[in-house]
Amino acid sequence: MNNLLKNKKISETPFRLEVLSIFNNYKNAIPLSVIEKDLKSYNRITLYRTIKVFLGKGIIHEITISGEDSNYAICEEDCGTNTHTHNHNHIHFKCNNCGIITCVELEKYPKISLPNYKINQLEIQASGVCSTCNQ
Amino acid sequence: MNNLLKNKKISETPFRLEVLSIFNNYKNAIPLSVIEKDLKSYNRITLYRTIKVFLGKGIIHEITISGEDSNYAICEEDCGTNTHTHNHNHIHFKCNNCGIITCVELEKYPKISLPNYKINQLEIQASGVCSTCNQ
DNA sequence: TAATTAATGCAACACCGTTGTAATAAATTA
DNA sequence: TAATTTATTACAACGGTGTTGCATTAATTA
Ligand SMILES: [Mn+2]
Ligand SMILES: [Mn+2]
Ligand SMILES: [Zn+2]
Ligand SMILES: [Zn+2]
Repeated sequence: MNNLLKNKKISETPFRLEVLSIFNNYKNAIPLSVIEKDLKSYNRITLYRTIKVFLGKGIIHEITISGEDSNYAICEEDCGTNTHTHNHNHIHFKCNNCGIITCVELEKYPKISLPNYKINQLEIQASGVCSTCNQ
Repeated sequence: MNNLLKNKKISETPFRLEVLSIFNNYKNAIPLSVIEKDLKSYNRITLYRTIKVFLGKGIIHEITISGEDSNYAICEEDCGTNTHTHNHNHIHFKCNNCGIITCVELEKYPKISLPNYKINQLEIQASGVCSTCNQ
């Protein structure tokens, strides 16, 4: 989708378009440092604000793993507008070999039930060796 | 276990014992702010270093959830000495009502297999309404 | 194109976590 | 138990990260 920003009802600026195109250049999740490196020029405050807007509009989602910088990845379809409520049918996989974090789709997403608990959301993070490194 | 620190081969100091006892006063995970509040007196640098030592020795484990401060919880048995390699058979549950994060044991922990991936670890975070609030 | 509304970028700041180092306490050994 | 060794604590200082106020500039709307 090319007019994603317009669809999300936010202004289409060169900076935002460039950040979006960087996300689209990667198939995996990326930390801020990668975005900074790829931007022709950038202002870190604007970048922070851009990330916040993208998160708030459901354009990207955040992946937090203990001991890692936050990573960000494009939301596939309409994940909803809230940062923490995404319709993930995928897990987040951290490769211990190449370090890359990927969103991996699952055929069947696990279900869990806990007595007396009401479970609204299930986030799954896996780690090991990714398909690229595992050859 | 009372001589946990000795067993882990680290010096038994009043500060560390007090931090340990605070952990034992809660059945759920707690952020640094709770530890600080409960300590009779504290030095923030010493607290940071204590947390790092406890993590490294497998005395506690860290729970990171997007948008939340890091929480920490006692490791039940021997989870191993490494921070990120714990023998969890439990998930981390965040209650959207009371805000408390708990380690919840599962009868059967889900298994996931991905073609071409080697999965070493599976971390599961759930959110919803906890058993205390769900009454 | 003009008026309006929103994004950008600078300055300044608060907060978090880390490091070097001297003082102090705990553990070890005699 | 006392002396020695080893580890912890706490102060000072610092760097990194993320935020806010505000003036400038750009995008959208009419
Ligand atoms: Mn994802
Ligand atoms: Mn836990
Ligand atoms: Zn890999
Ligand atoms: Zn609750």
